[in-house]
Amino acid sequence: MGRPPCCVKAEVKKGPWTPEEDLMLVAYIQEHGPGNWRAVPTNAGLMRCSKSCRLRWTNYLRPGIKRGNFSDQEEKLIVHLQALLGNRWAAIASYLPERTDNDIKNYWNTHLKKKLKKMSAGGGGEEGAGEVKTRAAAPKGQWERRLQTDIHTARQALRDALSLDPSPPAKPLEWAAATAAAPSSQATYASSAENIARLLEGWMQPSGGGKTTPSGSRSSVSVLSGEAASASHSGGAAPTYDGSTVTSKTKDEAAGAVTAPPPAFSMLESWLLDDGMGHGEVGLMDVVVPLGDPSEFF
DNA sequence: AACGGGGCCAACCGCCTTTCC
DNA sequence: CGGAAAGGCGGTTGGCCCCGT
Repeated sequence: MGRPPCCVKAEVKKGPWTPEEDLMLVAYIQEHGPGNWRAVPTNAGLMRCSKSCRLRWTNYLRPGIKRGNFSDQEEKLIVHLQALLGNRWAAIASYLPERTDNDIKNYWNTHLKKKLKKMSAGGGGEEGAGEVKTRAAAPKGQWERRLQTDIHTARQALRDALSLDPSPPAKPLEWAAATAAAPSSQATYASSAENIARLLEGWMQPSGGGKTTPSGSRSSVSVLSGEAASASHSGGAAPTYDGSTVTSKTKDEAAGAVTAPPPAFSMLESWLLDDGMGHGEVGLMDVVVPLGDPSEFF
């Protein structure tokens, strides 16, 4: 309502970032690491608001960002995840560690939306194949929706990981591998699914071993060498540390959990897989049934 | 060669959630 | 426990660039 904008100061600069500003921001983050964005502008000597700094870092300067064309595989994965999760770009981005949610969102809006519309023009409805507006607009609390999709995501991923689905999505969600291999962990949502598994792990196995593959939950920030910032907006080589989406809350949990299934797995497994096998029965809390296999679009 | 239209992408805006005091 | 602040997310916009006419 009457909430003031985040940047009320008149002297806050807006618009495109200059290489100098980029340099200042990167230099600061290299030294202090991302986080505490409120302090970043003043400490880094930037006339930007904290949000702008965070956005610039996560969408552009953060090492490990892949830019340019999306591969066919990425495209299919996005379509699949969009059908599964709706317009939750951050969640989708967590499965594509090298892409930012902004990138994915842009790509969806500019390419995929049209593509799907085109493809569904023959036998499709108005709303376009991939749209899940109805679900997104469901009068449920965001928290609940999120939980539901997380649960579903966990199920889906588990199904994929176990290769029980005879017609797997474009690429098995790759997330197990991704989370295991890439310490990157833009894992806000991926880790949400992981957290579910982990919670259940703890629940079913109180004496449990805890973290399975800590694989550097917080890798070095110094991955971005000086020249990376200097104009070459191509990002680094390896996905490394996302300081923005991995908040203090999740970054320690980002690795593991799903990488190695808990021993007492069968119960969890059967529950998670229920939805995929059973079709139609109502789960823990009337989990939303995802749209059909998006591979049909291709 | 000039112009117009469309595409693309970086950045902003506003709302919601989470955390802190 | 409640309010304020900070962080995070999705939708939207503005401007640049490319391509077709």
